[in-house]
Amino acid sequence: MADDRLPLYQRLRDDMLVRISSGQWALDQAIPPEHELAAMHQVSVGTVRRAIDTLIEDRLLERKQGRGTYVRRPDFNASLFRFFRQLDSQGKRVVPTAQVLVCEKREAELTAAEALGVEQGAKLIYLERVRYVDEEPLLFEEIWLVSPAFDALLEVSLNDFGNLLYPFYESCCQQHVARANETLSIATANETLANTLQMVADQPVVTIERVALGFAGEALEYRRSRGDASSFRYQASIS
Amino acid sequence: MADDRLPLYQRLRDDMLVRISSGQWALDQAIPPEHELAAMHQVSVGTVRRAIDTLIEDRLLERKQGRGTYVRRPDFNASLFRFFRQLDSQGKRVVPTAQVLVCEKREAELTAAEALGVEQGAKLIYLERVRYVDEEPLLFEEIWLVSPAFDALLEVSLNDFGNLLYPFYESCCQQHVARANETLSIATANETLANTLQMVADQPVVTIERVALGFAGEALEYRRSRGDASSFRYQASIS
DNA sequence: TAGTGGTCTAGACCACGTG
DNA sequence: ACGTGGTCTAGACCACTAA
Repeated sequence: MADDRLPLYQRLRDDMLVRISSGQWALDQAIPPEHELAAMHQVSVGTVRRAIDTLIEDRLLERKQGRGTYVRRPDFNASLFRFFRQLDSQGKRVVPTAQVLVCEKREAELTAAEALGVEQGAKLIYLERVRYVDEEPLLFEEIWLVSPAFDALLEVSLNDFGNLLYPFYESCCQQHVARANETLSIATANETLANTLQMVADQPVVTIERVALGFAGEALEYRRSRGDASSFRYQASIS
Repeated sequence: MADDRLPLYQRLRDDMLVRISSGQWALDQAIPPEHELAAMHQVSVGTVRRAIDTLIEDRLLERKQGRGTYVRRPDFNASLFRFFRQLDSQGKRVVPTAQVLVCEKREAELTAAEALGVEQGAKLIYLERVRYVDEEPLLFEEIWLVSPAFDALLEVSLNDFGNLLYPFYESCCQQHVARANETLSIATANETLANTLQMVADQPVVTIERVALGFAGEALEYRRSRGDASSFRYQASIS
Protein backbone atom coordinates (compact mmCIF):
# COMPACT_ATOMS: atom_id res chain seq x y z
CA MET A 1 0.00 0.00 0.00
CA ALA A 2 1.26 3.45 -0.87
CA ASP A 3 2.09 6.14 1.64
CA ASP A 4 -1.12 7.85 2.85
CA ARG A 5 0.76 11.08 3.39
CA LEU A 6 1.34 11.57 -0.34
CA PRO A 7 -1.31 13.40 -2.36
CA LEU A 8 -3.77 11.18 -4.19
CA TYR A 9 -2.54 12.21 -7.62
CA GLN A 10 1.01 11.21 -6.75
CA ARG A 11 -0.03 7.80 -5.49
CA LEU A 12 -2.10 7.42 -8.63
CA ARG A 13 0.91 8.40 -10.70
CA ASP A 14 3.05 5.75 -9.01
CA ASP A 15 0.41 3.13 -9.68
CA MET A 16 0.23 4.07 -13.35
CA LEU A 17 4.02 4.08 -13.58
CA VAL A 18 4.09 0.45 -12.43
CA ARG A 19 1.56 -0.52 -15.08
CA ILE A 20 3.68 1.14 -17.75
CA SER A 21 7.01 -0.27 -16.62
CA SER A 22 5.61 -3.77 -16.11
CA GLY A 23 4.28 -3.78 -19.64
CA GLN A 24 0.68 -4.17 -18.42
CA TRP A 25 0.07 -1.02 -20.46
CA ALA A 26 1.95 -1.69 -23.67
CA LEU A 27 4.06 0.80 -25.61
CA ASP A 28 2.21 2.72 -28.32
CA GLN A 29 -1.14 1.54 -26.92
CA ALA A 30 -3.93 3.59 -25.34
CA ILE A 31 -4.41 3.41 -21.58
CA PRO A 32 -7.96 3.15 -20.18
CA PRO A 33 -10.07 6.32 -20.53
CA GLU A 34 -9.93 8.89 -17.77
CA HIS A 35 -13.42 8.28 -16.39
CA GLU A 36 -12.64 4.58 -16.15
CA LEU A 37 -9.40 5.17 -14.27
CA ALA A 38 -11.32 7.51 -11.96
CA ALA A 39 -13.86 4.77 -11.21
CA MET A 40 -11.13 2.14 -10.77
CA HIS A 41 -9.30 4.22 -8.18
CA GLN A 42 -12.37 5.84 -6.61
CA VAL A 43 -11.16 9.35 -7.34
CA SER A 44 -12.48 12.21 -9.45
CA VAL A 45 -11.56 12.67 -13.09
CA GLY A 46 -9.71 15.87 -12.23
CA THR A 47 -7.33 13.92 -10.02
CA VAL A 48 -6.74 11.34 -12.74
CA ARG A 49 -5.99 14.11 -15.20
CA ARG A 50 -3.48 15.61 -12.80
CA ALA A 51 -1.68 12.27 -12.41
CA ILE A 52 -1.61 11.85 -16.18
CA ASP A 53 -0.25 15.40 -16.53
CA THR A 54 2.82 14.50 -14.48
CA LEU A 55 3.50 11.42 -16.60
CA ILE A 56 3.14 13.50 -19.75
CA GLU A 57 5.64 15.99 -18.37
CA ASP A 58 8.02 13.05 -17.94
CA ARG A 59 7.25 12.10 -21.54
CA LEU A 60 5.97 8.66 -20.64
CA LEU A 61 2.43 9.34 -21.92
CA GLU A 62 0.94 11.34 -24.74
CA ARG A 63 -2.61 12.68 -25.11
CA LYS A 64 -4.38 12.52 -28.47
CA GLN A 65 -7.60 14.47 -28.43
CA GLY A 66 -10.66 12.42 -29.28
CA ARG A 67 -8.63 9.20 -29.37
CA GLY A 68 -7.14 8.53 -25.97
CA THR A 69 -3.93 8.69 -23.94
CA TYR A 70 -1.05 6.58 -25.22
CA VAL A 71 2.12 5.09 -23.78
CA ARG A 72 4.99 6.83 -25.50
CA ARG A 73 7.95 4.99 -26.97
CA PRO A 74 11.08 6.93 -25.98
CA ASP A 75 13.17 8.09 -28.96
CA PHE A 76 16.79 8.36 -27.94
CA ASN A 77 17.99 9.25 -31.38
CA ALA A 78 16.63 12.68 -30.59
CA SER A 79 19.60 13.04 -28.27
CA LEU A 80 22.16 12.26 -30.94
CA PHE A 81 20.41 14.59 -33.31
CA ARG A 82 20.55 17.33 -30.75
CA PHE A 83 24.26 16.88 -30.34
CA PHE A 84 25.47 16.22 -33.86
CA ARG A 85 24.52 17.53 -37.24
CA GLN A 86 23.27 14.50 -39.09
CA LEU A 87 21.28 15.91 -41.93
CA ASP A 88 21.31 14.69 -45.51
CA SER A 89 21.37 16.97 -48.54
CA GLN A 90 17.62 17.56 -48.23
CA GLY A 91 18.07 18.57 -44.60
CA LYS A 92 16.39 15.39 -43.34
CA ARG A 93 17.54 13.32 -40.43
CA VAL A 94 19.71 10.31 -41.21
CA VAL A 95 19.70 7.24 -39.00
CA PRO A 96 23.32 6.18 -38.63
CA THR A 97 24.28 2.60 -39.32
CA ALA A 98 26.23 0.72 -36.69
CA GLN A 99 28.72 -2.13 -36.38
CA VAL A 100 29.39 -3.91 -33.10
CA LEU A 101 33.08 -4.80 -32.80
CA VAL A 102 33.22 -6.44 -29.38
CA CYS A 103 30.65 -8.15 -27.14
CA GLU A 104 31.96 -9.96 -24.09
CA LYS A 105 31.88 -10.25 -20.32
CA ARG A 106 34.51 -7.99 -18.79
CA GLU A 107 35.50 -6.54 -15.40
CA ALA A 108 33.98 -3.08 -14.96
CA GLU A 109 36.31 -0.14 -15.13
CA LEU A 110 35.91 2.53 -12.48
CA THR A 111 33.69 5.05 -14.29
CA ALA A 112 31.32 2.35 -15.52
CA ALA A 113 31.10 0.71 -12.10
CA GLU A 114 30.29 4.01 -10.44
CA ALA A 115 27.69 4.93 -13.01
CA LEU A 116 25.93 1.58 -12.71
CA GLY A 117 26.29 1.32 -8.95
CA VAL A 118 28.34 -1.90 -8.87
CA GLU A 119 31.74 -2.78 -7.42
CA GLN A 120 34.77 -1.93 -9.51
CA GLY A 121 35.90 -5.15 -11.17
CA ALA A 122 32.42 -6.67 -11.13
CA LYS A 123 31.60 -8.62 -14.28
CA LEU A 124 29.54 -6.64 -16.78
CA ILE A 125 28.57 -7.01 -20.42
CA TYR A 126 30.86 -4.86 -22.57
CA LEU A 127 30.25 -3.70 -26.15
CA GLU A 128 32.32 -1.66 -28.57
CA ARG A 129 30.53 -0.12 -31.47
CA VAL A 130 31.15 2.32 -34.33
CA ARG A 131 28.35 4.35 -35.87
CA TYR A 132 28.51 5.53 -39.47
CA VAL A 133 26.75 8.16 -41.54
CA ASP A 134 27.28 7.79 -45.29
CA GLU A 135 30.02 5.21 -44.70
CA GLU A 136 31.93 7.78 -42.62
CA PRO A 137 32.62 6.85 -38.99
CA LEU A 138 30.87 9.38 -36.75
CA LEU A 139 31.06 7.94 -33.24
CA PHE A 140 33.05 5.37 -31.32
CA GLU A 141 31.09 3.89 -28.41
CA GLU A 142 32.04 1.85 -25.37
CA ILE A 143 29.01 0.35 -23.65
CA TRP A 144 28.67 -1.40 -20.30
CA LEU A 145 25.48 -3.26 -19.37
CA VAL A 146 24.42 -4.73 -16.05
CA SER A 147 24.62 -8.46 -15.58
CA PRO A 148 22.80 -10.85 -15.57
CA ALA A 149 19.93 -8.84 -17.11
CA PHE A 150 21.75 -8.44 -20.42
CA ASP A 151 23.63 -11.77 -20.52
CA ALA A 152 21.51 -12.89 -23.46
CA LEU A 153 23.51 -10.49 -25.66
CA LEU A 154 26.56 -12.76 -25.30
CA GLU A 155 24.84 -15.35 -27.48
CA VAL A 156 24.22 -12.86 -30.33
CA SER A 157 26.43 -12.79 -33.42
CA LEU A 158 28.13 -9.40 -33.90
CA ASN A 159 26.36 -8.89 -37.22
CA ASP A 160 22.90 -9.54 -35.77
CA PHE A 161 22.81 -6.40 -33.63
CA GLY A 162 20.62 -3.87 -35.45
CA ASN A 163 21.36 -0.20 -35.97
CA LEU A 164 19.38 0.72 -32.85
CA LEU A 165 20.30 -0.93 -29.58
CA TYR A 166 17.39 0.03 -27.33
CA PRO A 167 14.69 -1.80 -29.31
CA PHE A 168 17.11 -4.73 -29.45
CA TYR A 169 17.46 -4.68 -25.67
CA GLU A 170 13.68 -4.95 -25.48
CA SER A 171 13.32 -7.90 -27.82
CA CYS A 172 16.43 -9.76 -26.69
CA CYS A 173 16.61 -9.00 -22.95
CA GLN A 174 13.13 -7.65 -22.03
CA GLN A 175 14.81 -4.52 -20.70
CA HIS A 176 13.19 -1.15 -21.39
CA VAL A 177 15.14 2.11 -21.32
CA ALA A 178 12.91 4.95 -20.13
CA ARG A 179 15.29 7.90 -19.77
CA ALA A 180 18.92 8.85 -19.57
CA ASN A 181 21.32 11.44 -18.18
CA GLU A 182 24.10 12.69 -20.37
CA THR A 183 27.27 14.62 -19.64
CA LEU A 184 29.23 16.23 -22.40
CA SER A 185 32.88 17.21 -22.35
CA ILE A 186 35.73 17.99 -24.73
CA ALA A 187 39.17 16.43 -25.17
CA THR A 188 41.63 15.81 -27.99
CA ALA A 189 41.92 12.63 -30.02
CA ASN A 190 44.71 10.17 -29.29
CA GLU A 191 46.23 8.07 -32.10
CA THR A 192 43.88 5.10 -31.75
CA LEU A 193 40.70 7.15 -31.60
CA ALA A 194 41.80 9.42 -34.45
CA ASN A 195 42.38 6.30 -36.50
CA THR A 196 38.99 4.82 -35.76
CA LEU A 197 37.19 8.07 -36.54
CA GLN A 198 39.40 8.84 -39.56
CA MET A 199 40.40 12.21 -38.19
CA VAL A 200 43.69 13.98 -37.46
CA ALA A 201 45.25 13.24 -34.07
CA ASP A 202 45.15 16.03 -31.44
CA GLN A 203 42.00 17.51 -32.98
CA PRO A 204 39.13 18.10 -30.50
CA VAL A 205 36.66 15.31 -29.80
CA VAL A 206 33.37 15.45 -27.93
CA THR A 207 32.71 12.83 -25.28
CA ILE A 208 29.11 12.03 -24.36
CA GLU A 209 28.73 9.94 -21.23
CA ARG A 210 25.26 8.50 -20.83
CA VAL A 211 23.62 6.55 -18.03
CA ALA A 212 20.42 4.94 -19.29
CA LEU A 213 17.73 4.11 -16.73
CA GLY A 214 14.74 1.76 -16.65
CA PHE A 215 11.22 2.84 -15.80
CA ALA A 216 11.88 2.39 -12.10
CA GLY A 217 14.99 4.56 -12.33
CA GLU A 218 17.45 1.65 -12.09
CA ALA A 219 20.71 2.09 -14.06
CA LEU A 220 20.88 -0.29 -17.01
CA GLU A 221 23.58 0.99 -19.32
CA TYR A 222 26.65 3.20 -19.15
CA ARG A 223 27.80 4.43 -22.53
CA ARG A 224 30.73 6.59 -23.55
CA SER A 225 30.50 7.94 -27.09
CA ARG A 226 33.23 9.94 -28.77
CA GLY A 227 33.00 11.91 -31.99
CA ASP A 228 34.79 14.57 -34.00
CA ALA A 229 33.99 17.90 -32.36
CA SER A 230 34.03 19.75 -35.67
CA SER A 231 30.68 18.19 -36.61
CA PHE A 232 29.23 18.98 -33.22
CA ARG A 233 26.51 21.48 -32.39
CA TYR A 234 24.17 21.78 -29.45
CA GLN A 235 21.21 24.07 -28.86
CA ALA A 236 19.51 25.03 -25.62
CA SER A 237 16.84 27.46 -24.50
CA ILE A 238 17.17 29.07 -21.11
CA SER A 239 15.07 31.40 -19.01
CA MET B 1 -9.69 42.61 -27.06
CA ALA B 2 -8.17 39.14 -27.16
CA ASP B 3 -9.22 36.44 -29.56
CA ASP B 4 -12.45 34.77 -28.39
CA ARG B 5 -11.42 31.51 -29.98
CA LEU B 6 -8.60 30.99 -27.52
CA PRO B 7 -9.31 29.21 -24.23
CA LEU B 8 -9.90 31.49 -21.27
CA TYR B 9 -6.76 30.42 -19.47
CA GLN B 10 -4.61 31.33 -22.48
CA ARG B 11 -6.15 34.79 -22.79
CA LEU B 12 -5.62 35.20 -19.07
CA ARG B 13 -2.01 34.13 -19.48
CA ASP B 14 -1.46 36.74 -22.19
CA ASP B 15 -2.93 39.42 -19.98
CA MET B 16 -0.68 38.46 -17.08
CA LEU B 17 2.33 38.35 -19.41
CA VAL B 18 1.71 41.99 -20.36
CA ARG B 19 1.57 43.00 -16.71
CA ILE B 20 4.88 41.27 -16.06
CA SER B 21 6.71 42.61 -19.11
CA SER B 22 5.40 46.13 -18.63
CA GLY B 23 6.67 46.16 -15.09
CA GLN B 24 3.18 46.64 -13.64
CA TRP B 25 3.96 43.49 -11.66
CA ALA B 26 7.51 44.10 -10.45
CA LEU B 27 10.33 41.57 -10.34
CA ASP B 28 10.68 39.65 -7.06
CA GLN B 29 7.25 40.90 -5.92
CA ALA B 30 4.07 38.93 -5.26
CA ILE B 31 1.25 39.13 -7.79
CA PRO B 32 -2.34 39.49 -6.52
CA PRO B 33 -3.76 36.36 -4.85
CA GLU B 34 -5.53 33.80 -7.02
CA HIS B 35 -9.04 34.51 -5.74
CA GLU B 36 -8.53 38.20 -6.47
CA LEU B 37 -7.34 37.55 -10.02
CA ALA B 38 -10.35 35.28 -10.48
CA ALA B 39 -12.69 38.08 -9.38
CA MET B 40 -10.88 40.66 -11.52
CA HIS B 41 -11.24 38.55 -14.66
CA GLN B 42 -14.61 37.03 -13.81
CA VAL B 43 -13.35 33.46 -14.04
CA SER B 44 -13.01 30.63 -11.56
CA VAL B 45 -9.93 30.11 -9.43
CA GLY B 46 -9.17 26.88 -11.29
CA THR B 47 -8.80 28.80 -14.53
CA VAL B 48 -6.51 31.34 -12.89
CA ARG B 49 -4.38 28.53 -11.52
CA ARG B 50 -4.12 27.01 -14.95
CA ALA B 51 -2.93 30.30 -16.46
CA ILE B 52 -0.39 30.68 -13.67
CA ASP B 53 0.78 27.12 -14.28
CA THR B 54 1.77 27.96 -17.85
CA LEU B 55 3.74 31.01 -16.73
CA ILE B 56 5.48 28.90 -14.10
CA GLU B 57 6.41 26.38 -16.75
CA ASP B 58 7.97 29.26 -18.67
CA ARG B 59 9.81 30.21 -15.45
CA LEU B 60 8.33 33.70 -15.31
CA LEU B 61 6.48 33.08 -12.03
CA GLU B 62 7.17 31.08 -8.91
CA ARG B 63 4.71 29.81 -6.29
CA LYS B 64 5.58 30.00 -2.60
CA GLN B 65 3.10 28.08 -0.52
CA GLY B 66 1.43 30.16 2.16
CA ARG B 67 3.06 33.35 0.87
CA GLY B 68 1.98 34.02 -2.67
CA THR B 69 3.02 33.83 -6.30
CA TYR B 70 6.08 35.87 -7.25
CA VAL B 71 7.54 37.32 -10.42
CA ARG B 72 10.79 35.50 -10.99
CA ARG B 73 14.03 37.28 -11.84
CA PRO B 74 15.69 35.29 -14.62
CA ASP B 75 19.12 34.04 -13.59
CA PHE B 76 21.30 33.66 -16.62
CA ASN B 77 24.33 32.71 -14.66
CA ALA B 78 22.64 29.35 -14.40
CA SER B 79 23.52 28.95 -18.04
CA LEU B 80 27.19 29.65 -17.54
CA PHE B 81 27.25 27.31 -14.60
CA ARG B 82 25.67 24.59 -16.65
CA PHE B 83 28.28 24.99 -19.32
CA PHE B 84 31.44 25.56 -17.31
CA ARG B 85 32.73 24.25 -14.04
CA GLN B 86 33.06 27.30 -11.85
CA LEU B 87 33.26 25.91 -8.38
CA ASP B 88 35.52 27.13 -5.60
CA SER B 89 37.41 24.83 -3.25
CA GLN B 90 34.25 24.33 -1.17
CA GLY B 91 32.33 23.28 -4.27
CA LYS B 92 30.30 26.50 -4.30
CA ARG B 93 29.44 28.55 -7.32
CA VAL B 94 31.69 31.50 -8.06
CA VAL B 95 30.43 34.61 -9.79
CA PRO B 96 33.05 35.54 -12.35
CA THR B 97 34.35 39.09 -12.44
CA ALA B 98 34.28 40.94 -15.72
CA GLN B 99 36.11 43.73 -17.52
CA VAL B 100 34.67 45.55 -20.50
CA LEU B 101 37.38 46.35 -23.05
CA VAL B 102 35.39 48.01 -25.83
CA CYS B 103 32.05 49.82 -25.97
CA GLU B 104 31.23 51.63 -29.18
CA LYS B 105 28.82 52.01 -32.08
CA ARG B 106 29.85 49.70 -34.91
CA GLU B 107 28.48 48.26 -38.16
CA ALA B 108 26.91 44.87 -37.54
CA GLU B 109 28.75 41.84 -38.83
CA LEU B 110 26.69 39.25 -40.65
CA THR B 111 26.02 36.76 -37.83
CA ALA B 112 25.00 39.49 -35.40
CA ALA B 113 22.76 41.18 -37.95
CA GLU B 114 20.98 37.92 -38.74
CA ALA B 115 20.53 37.04 -35.08
CA LEU B 116 19.07 40.44 -34.25
CA GLY B 117 17.02 40.75 -37.41
CA VAL B 118 18.65 43.91 -38.78
CA GLU B 119 20.44 44.73 -42.04
CA GLN B 120 24.09 43.76 -42.29
CA GLY B 121 26.10 46.92 -41.72
CA ALA B 122 23.41 48.54 -39.59
CA LYS B 123 24.78 50.48 -36.63
CA LEU B 124 24.67 48.50 -33.36
CA ILE B 125 26.19 48.84 -29.92
CA TYR B 126 29.27 46.60 -29.66
CA LEU B 127 31.00 45.42 -26.48
CA GLU B 128 34.06 43.29 -25.85
CA ARG B 129 34.43 41.75 -22.45
CA VAL B 130 36.62 39.25 -20.61
CA ARG B 131 35.33 37.27 -17.64
CA TYR B 132 37.65 36.05 -14.93
CA VAL B 133 37.48 33.44 -12.17
CA ASP B 134 40.25 33.73 -9.58
CA GLU B 135 42.10 36.25 -11.77
CA GLU B 136 42.22 33.66 -14.57
CA PRO B 137 40.52 34.62 -17.84
CA LEU B 138 37.69 32.19 -18.49
CA LEU B 139 35.69 33.67 -21.35
CA PHE B 140 36.13 36.20 -24.11
CA GLU B 141 32.84 37.77 -25.18
CA GLU B 142 31.72 39.82 -28.18
CA ILE B 143 28.34 41.42 -27.63
CA TRP B 144 26.03 43.24 -30.07
CA LEU B 145 23.02 45.19 -28.80
CA VAL B 146 20.16 46.72 -30.73
CA SER B 147 20.11 50.47 -31.24
CA PRO B 148 18.78 52.88 -30.12
CA ALA B 149 17.43 50.93 -27.12
CA PHE B 150 20.91 50.46 -25.68
CA ASP B 151 22.53 53.73 -26.78
CA ALA B 152 22.76 54.85 -23.16
CA LEU B 153 25.64 52.39 -22.70
CA LEU B 154 27.84 54.57 -24.89
CA GLU B 155 27.92 57.15 -22.11
CA VAL B 156 29.16 54.65 -19.50
CA SER B 157 32.81 54.47 -18.48
CA LEU B 158 34.34 51.03 -19.15
CA ASN B 159 35.01 50.52 -15.46
CA ASP B 160 31.44 51.28 -14.42
CA PHE B 161 29.94 48.18 -16.01
CA GLY B 162 29.27 45.70 -13.22
CA ASN B 163 30.06 42.00 -13.25
CA LEU B 164 26.56 41.17 -14.43
CA LEU B 165 25.29 42.85 -17.56
CA TYR B 166 21.57 42.00 -17.48
CA PRO B 167 20.78 43.86 -14.26
CA PHE B 168 22.84 46.73 -15.68
CA TYR B 169 20.73 46.72 -18.86
CA GLU B 170 17.68 47.08 -16.63
CA SER B 171 18.96 50.02 -14.59
CA CYS B 172 20.72 51.81 -17.44
CA CYS B 173 18.50 51.10 -20.45
CA GLN B 174 15.17 49.86 -19.02
CA GLN B 175 15.57 46.70 -21.09
CA HIS B 176 14.62 43.36 -19.51
CA VAL B 177 16.00 40.07 -20.77
CA ALA B 178 13.44 37.29 -20.28
CA ARG B 179 14.97 34.30 -22.04
CA ALA B 180 17.64 33.26 -24.47
CA ASN B 181 18.59 30.65 -27.03
CA GLU B 182 22.09 29.29 -27.06
CA THR B 183 24.04 27.28 -29.57
CA LEU B 184 27.25 25.58 -28.63
CA SER B 185 30.03 24.47 -30.94
CA ILE B 186 33.73 23.58 -30.84
CA ALA B 187 36.72 25.03 -32.65
CA THR B 188 40.43 25.53 -31.97
CA ALA B 189 42.03 28.66 -30.60
CA ASN B 190 43.84 31.06 -32.92
CA GLU B 191 46.85 33.09 -31.69
CA THR B 192 44.89 36.11 -30.53
CA LEU B 193 42.24 34.18 -28.65
CA ALA B 194 44.80 31.84 -27.07
CA ASN B 195 46.63 34.91 -25.88
CA THR B 196 43.56 36.50 -24.35
CA LEU B 197 42.54 33.30 -22.59
CA GLN B 198 46.11 32.42 -21.60
CA MET B 199 45.92 29.03 -23.25
CA VAL B 200 47.99 27.17 -25.83
CA ALA B 201 47.12 27.89 -29.46
CA ASP B 202 45.33 25.14 -31.44
CA GLN B 203 43.76 23.75 -28.26
CA PRO B 204 39.96 23.28 -28.43
CA VAL B 205 37.68 26.17 -27.47
CA VAL B 206 33.95 26.15 -26.90
CA THR B 207 31.85 28.83 -28.58
CA ILE B 208 28.50 29.74 -27.06
CA GLU B 209 26.32 31.90 -29.30
CA ARG B 210 23.41 33.43 -27.46
CA VAL B 211 20.42 35.46 -28.63
CA ALA B 212 18.76 37.13 -25.65
CA LEU B 213 15.08 38.07 -25.95
CA GLY B 214 12.77 40.48 -24.15
CA PHE B 215 9.46 39.49 -22.60
CA ALA B 216 7.68 40.00 -25.90
CA GLY B 217 10.19 37.75 -27.67
CA GLU B 218 12.04 40.59 -29.42
CA ALA B 219 15.79 40.05 -29.93
CA LEU B 220 17.86 42.40 -27.75
CA GLU B 221 21.37 41.01 -27.63
CA TYR B 222 23.60 38.72 -29.67
CA ARG B 223 26.58 37.42 -27.74
CA ARG B 224 29.44 35.16 -28.75
CA SER B 225 31.43 33.77 -25.83
CA ARG B 226 34.53 31.67 -26.20
CA GLY B 227 36.28 29.64 -23.51
CA ASP B 228 38.85 26.91 -23.04
CA ALA B 229 37.09 23.62 -23.79
CA SER B 230 39.12 21.72 -21.23
CA SER B 231 37.16 23.35 -18.40
CA PHE B 232 33.89 22.66 -20.15
CA ARG B 233 31.13 20.29 -19.05
CA TYR B 234 27.45 20.10 -19.89
CA GLN B 235 24.71 17.91 -18.50
CA ALA B 236 21.32 17.02 -19.96
CA SER B 237 18.48 14.67 -19.11
CA ILE B 238 16.57 13.06 -21.94
CA SER B 239 13.57 10.80 -22.25
C1' DT C 1 -23.52 8.62 -33.03
C1' DA C 2 -20.71 7.30 -29.31
C1' DG C 3 -16.53 7.87 -26.98
C1' DT C 4 -12.43 10.34 -26.08
C1' DG C 5 -9.83 14.20 -24.13
C1' DG C 6 -10.17 19.75 -23.44
C1' DT C 7 -12.09 23.53 -20.92
C1' DC C 8 -14.40 25.54 -17.02
C1' DT C 9 -17.08 26.07 -12.77
C1' DA C 10 -18.01 26.71 -7.73
C1' DG C 11 -17.28 25.11 -4.23
C1' DA C 12 -14.76 22.13 -0.02
C1' DC C 13 -10.99 21.23 3.07
C1' DC C 14 -5.86 21.02 4.05
C1' DA C 15 -0.89 22.70 4.70
C1' DC C 16 2.06 26.35 5.15
C1' DG C 17 3.92 31.04 6.49
C1' DT C 18 3.43 35.22 9.04
C1' DG C 19 1.98 38.21 12.57
C1' DA D 1 -5.92 33.91 13.56
C1' DC D 2 -5.61 34.92 8.97
C1' DG D 3 -4.35 34.74 4.22
C1' DT D 4 -1.86 32.23 0.93
C1' DG D 5 -1.38 28.42 -2.27
C1' DG D 6 -2.24 22.90 -2.55
C1' DT D 7 -5.44 19.19 -3.12
C1' DC D 8 -9.80 17.29 -4.50
C1' DT D 9 -14.63 16.89 -5.91
C1' DA D 10 -18.70 16.32 -9.11
C1' DG D 11 -20.42 17.89 -12.20
C1' DA D 12 -21.26 20.84 -17.13
C1' DC D 13 -20.40 21.63 -21.93
C1' DC D 14 -17.22 21.70 -26.06
C1' DA D 15 -13.97 19.77 -29.80
C1' DC D 16 -12.12 16.10 -31.98
C1' DT D 17 -11.89 11.14 -33.83
C1' DA D 18 -13.70 7.12 -35.32
C1' DA D 19 -17.05 3.76 -37.08
